[in-house]
Order: sequence, then C-alpha cells, then structure tokens
Amino acid sequence: MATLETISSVDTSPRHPIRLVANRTGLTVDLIRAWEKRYHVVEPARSDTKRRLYSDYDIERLRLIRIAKQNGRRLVDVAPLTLEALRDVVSEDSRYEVSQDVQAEIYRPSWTSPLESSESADDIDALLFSVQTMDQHRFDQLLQEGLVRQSLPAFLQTVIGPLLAEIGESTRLGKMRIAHEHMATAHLRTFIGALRFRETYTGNEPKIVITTPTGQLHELGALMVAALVSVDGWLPVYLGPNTPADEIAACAMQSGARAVSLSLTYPADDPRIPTELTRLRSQLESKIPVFVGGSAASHHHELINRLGLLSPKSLDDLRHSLNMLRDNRFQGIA
Amino acid sequence: MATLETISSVDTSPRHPIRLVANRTGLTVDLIRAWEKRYHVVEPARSDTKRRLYSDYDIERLRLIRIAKQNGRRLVDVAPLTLEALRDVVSEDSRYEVSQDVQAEIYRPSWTSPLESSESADDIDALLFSVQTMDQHRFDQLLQEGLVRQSLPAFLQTVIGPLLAEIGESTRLGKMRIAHEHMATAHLRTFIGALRFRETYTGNEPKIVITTPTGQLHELGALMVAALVSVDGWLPVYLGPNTPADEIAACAMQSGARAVSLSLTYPADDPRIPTELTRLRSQLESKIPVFVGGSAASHHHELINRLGLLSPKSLDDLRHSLNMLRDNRFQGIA
DNA sequence: TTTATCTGGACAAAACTAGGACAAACTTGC
DNA sequence: GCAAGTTTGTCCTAGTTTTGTCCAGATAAA
Repeated sequence: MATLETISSVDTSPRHPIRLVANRTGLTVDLIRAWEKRYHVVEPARSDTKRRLYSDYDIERLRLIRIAKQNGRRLVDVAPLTLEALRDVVSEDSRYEVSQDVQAEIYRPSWTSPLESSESADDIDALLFSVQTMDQHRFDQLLQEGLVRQSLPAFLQTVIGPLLAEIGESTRLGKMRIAHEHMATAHLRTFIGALRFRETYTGNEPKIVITTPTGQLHELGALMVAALVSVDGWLPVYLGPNTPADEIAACAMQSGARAVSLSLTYPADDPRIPTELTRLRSQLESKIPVFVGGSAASHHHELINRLGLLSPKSLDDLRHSLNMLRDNRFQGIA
Repeated sequence: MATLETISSVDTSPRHPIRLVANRTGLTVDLIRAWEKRYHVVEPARSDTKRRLYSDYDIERLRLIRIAKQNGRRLVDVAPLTLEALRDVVSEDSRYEVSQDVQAEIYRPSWTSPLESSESADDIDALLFSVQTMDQHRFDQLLQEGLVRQSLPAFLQTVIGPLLAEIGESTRLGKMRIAHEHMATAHLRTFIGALRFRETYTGNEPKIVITTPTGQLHELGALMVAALVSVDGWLPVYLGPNTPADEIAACAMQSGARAVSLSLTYPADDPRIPTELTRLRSQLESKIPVFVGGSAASHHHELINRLGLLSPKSLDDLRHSLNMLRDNRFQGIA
C-alpha cells in the first residue's frame, strides 16, 4: 500500500534552507551546523552563494538522529549510519523505551537536570494563557512545539493530561468561560487526532476498540489512549464518544479486537454507566479484557471489580498491561 | 455545473489597488513593491496611469508566499512558483509528517477533465464499503486520495456532504450499525480537522465564530464550514458542538468576530433551539450576521426569519455571502 | 489642497557562513 | 571514587548575502 512506499523512497533533491530544516527537526540552526562540522552528519548541497540546501532525505536523517540521541545513542555512533540503518536503530530502541524512562526521552542538553515539573508547568501555563486570550494560532503552535521536545507518550502524560484537568477545573470554578474550554477542546481534538497518522501500518497489529459509553460525551481521554497505544504497536479502532454497549461489542467482534478501552469523565455518576458496562461485559467474549479509565472511573470502583473489568491506575499502567497482552504474557485480572 | 467552476478557479481579472492587497495579505505596501522589483513575485497589470492592479490570483499567491516565508522558505525559492506549486509547498510544510505520496499524484496535467458526478458516486460507494467492512485505513486513504483530485470546497460538497447524508440514512434504516457510523464520524472528524491547518494564517483575516447550539451534538457540519471558509480568507474560531448561546456571544465579542455560523442537524426539533437562537441574537451586536445551516435548519424557517438570521441555501451560498461581507459589500438580510 | 501611489536608490536589520572558544556532562583509566 | 580526557550544545566574532524599510521627487486621485 501507498504508506509503505513513502518509507523507501525519499526525495534527495536539495531544496530546503537550513531555517526550515531547523523548524521541522526541532534542532537549532547552530546545532545542525555543528554536527556537520564535526561528524559530517549531513553534507548538504550548496547554492551558488554557499547557502546550505538540504534534501528531504537529509531532513529525515536528522530527525532520526535526534530521536536516536534521545534514546541515549552517541552522536559518533549514529552519525555515519544510512537512513535505513538509522530506522532500524530507532525502532529497536523504541521497543525498550517502554515506560520507566519517560523523562529521559526529553530532548535537552544532557547536563541539564531531568525534566522538572516546573518546566511542564510553564508549558501548561503558556497553553492556558493562549486559551484565555483565545489565541488559537498560538495554542496550536505551542502544542506542536511541545511535541517536538518530547516523545508522544511523555507529552500526553506531562502536558496534555494536566492541561485537560486544569481547563476542566478552571471552567468549573468559573475562572474560564465555557467558550474557552470549547475552543481548546476542539483544537486538542484536531491535534491529537492528527497524531494518529504517524502510525505505520503493517496489517499485523492487534486491535483495540476505544470509545466512551453512552452518556459520556467527552472523547479526548479516549482519543489520547488511541494515540498512545498506536505507539506500542496496537491498531486502535476508534469509535468516538457516546457508543452504546451493544455497538461496542459488535464492533469488537467484527474487527477481531483483542481488547476494549473505555474512558469515563463526565458526568461521573451517570446512571446509565452500570447498565452499559454490565451489558458490554456480558456480550463480549470473556477473553477480551475491558479497560476502564478516566477521571470518573474511580466513582465506579466497586462495579468495575464486580464485573471483572480492569482499571489501570495511569496511562503507563494501561500501556504496560497492553504490552503484556500483545506479547501474550497477560495474566488477566490482577 | 456552475458550482465547480466558481470553486476551483481563482479570479484573474485585475482590479484591486495595492493598499487593499496589503490589508488582505498582511504585507506592507513597500514590501509588495520590493518583492516585485527584485524577484518578480507578482507582476500586476497597470491602470492607464500606471497604478498597479492586482487580481485575486495575485493576492492568493502573495498570501501563500508570506506563509512559505514564515515556514523558513527563502524568497528566491518560492517566488517563481505557480499558485498550485505554492499550495503544495505550504501544505507540505504545515504537516511535515504526512505521506509524501500525495505530492506525486497532485501534479496531474491541468487538462485532465474535472471530476464527473459518476466518479464522485464511485468515490462515495468505495468509502461506504470501507466503512461497512470497518477498514479504517482504506477509509482514510480514500479520503486522502479523493481530496487530491479536487479542490477542497468541491470535495466537501460532492463527496463528504453526500457521504455523511448516506451514512446517516443507512444507520437510520438499520442498513449500517451505529458502530460503523461512529467509526466513520471519528475518522472524518480527524480528517476535516487536519484540513484546517493546511490553510494559511496572516493575522489579518476577518474572524467567524463557528459552532452548534446547545443540544446539537453533531459537529461535522460546523467543521466543514470551518474548513471551507478558511479557504476564502476567513479565520474560523471553531468551538466544537453544543455551545450555549451566551458563550457564543461572549466568544464573538472577545475575538472580535465579524460573523457567526451555526449548524443544526439532529435532533431537528430540539425544544432548546428557539430559546438559544433568540438569546444569541439578542446578545450579539446587530451588525454581526448569524448564519444558520445544516439539514435541520429548514425546520426552523419561520423562527430564523423572525429573528433576522440568515439561512444560506447551500455551502456555496454561504461562501458567497461571506465573501461579500469580507469585502464590505454585504447588504444584510436579503 | 491633501492624500495615495509611482520609481529608483539608499540604508539597516536579519540571516547565513566559517572558524573557533567555552563549559557542562559523560567516559576512561587508575 | 576521582582526575583527565572526550563529547557535545551553545555562543562569539567577522564577513557576506538576503530581505525589510525608508526617503525623495514626481504624478495621479480624492
């Protein structure tokens, strides 16, 4: 399929100025030049006035090298590798980066202290400010920039999650208008949705149905889960919010999913939740685990236990369980 | 069909003075002239007294070149490009991780016949089939490919609109499961949302608040409008679905919007609609027009007239009114 | 008359280049 | 565990290119 071809053929015609390369890779202009000077990481062509001109191939290499560095590789080691070799290295690393080293992935000079909460807090403050001033463009920009600095899972957990909580709280307390919350939600929906396109698709991924049950209209939690698990090699079958139990079960069956994940946020005490969860569990093959997460999951602790559903404590916890399941090492209910 | 022509072609008749071009593009008058002097970025026609007269085509090119520069392109590189090539460049830059194979197909000979209706029907059938088989990747791929063959407005009107109607109908008749509808909706939300970011931003665009009123949970119509109007140089302030009237009005005020657009689809006879529309109209400055569209708008014909709201007959009609408003040629209620 | 636009040129700011310096953090060897 | 060396991101200087702004005098429009 077309997706795969993109990987093998990358345009090598030199045409991009260094500024654009910096924008796309998240590296600084200085750093790109320094790498060239010292290790010939890329040797761009030159214009007739000696300006550097990079090809798509060069950019892709730089991006991969940056990721390899995040994963702890040394520049000396990865600099001479071809694009293909780099891809191998990076994909190998990503398999082991599972969950514990969330902060280590953050791209920063290695001597700076590991990510402090203050820094994420700055990011979140900036995002909140752009929401309150209704500066959509700035909001999108901050999201994009934040993502360049961290791996996707780290970004979702340290920035997007807290941001959502903060916006919800501010709105509830009247510090922020509903209109602001709506704007932020709409843009986050677009942003997180677009992330899923990064996944590479081989056709062999185990599938997981992700949605929210009837009555739960907030889909961002579910969408975050979808983006997250696709990093770990799952193929999310994402159904958006507000899906009846029967439909979730039918969808899981038709798509041959190995798991189901639900997100509960608001309203926390919706009377339909017990019915829906019970229906879902009874219609689903028992070997298919159902994960229930989101801020309102704790309100239904007892119900979840009784039905034998799983309630991961964090996104990391969920990823961990799913990785086990994917590798057939899953033990079922803890 | 007249629709397609108005949509895909940009007017090349020279008529705009340089001051208006500067306002529309966010460039200074001096800069526009400097670019012409040095790189022949645009070569406007002249009046009989040597005043520069720019066409819509020229303006669009200047807008795109400005964006390309922001993305790190050099003037030398982008100055000679055609409008189409510029669109490609800008679009490529703004979503740097998405497949390259789109470009390969985009360079179709310009004499290729415009898309025929039978072809659109085929597209829609293929899309429906991929929904029914829950083949998400095929669905995304078909959307992507369909867009490459036509302009965005044409695509939204000939493919996405009918597709949505068909899916809604099929689900209502039980020919399709709710789960299928949900999957399609979620992917369309992602797809259309991502479109908005291809478009350009100069900071000078007039703003329009786009949302659905309280009780209306389906946002795709509103999102389509957002994508559409951004093509015509508006900046959508998109609030997602289900926004209370007070919030819409507050948002319009804070953002300084020149117009508001609402989409009504389901439920068509929600009792909250009259209240909400009345509230909105009364809280909004009277010079700000409110457009009400969507399949359920016709159910509220009388109300809409009474309140002095506007109910465009088609997306084209809406675009036309907005273009008039943008250029201060708007006559208010017809 | 006052304001806007025209041309051509001058000037200044910004961005890029090359080479090198510096300091923090990591490695190595004892 | 500690000192010495290496790796690596950032910064500085000085010269070049690219790009944005401004000016002056002339002409046209309001």
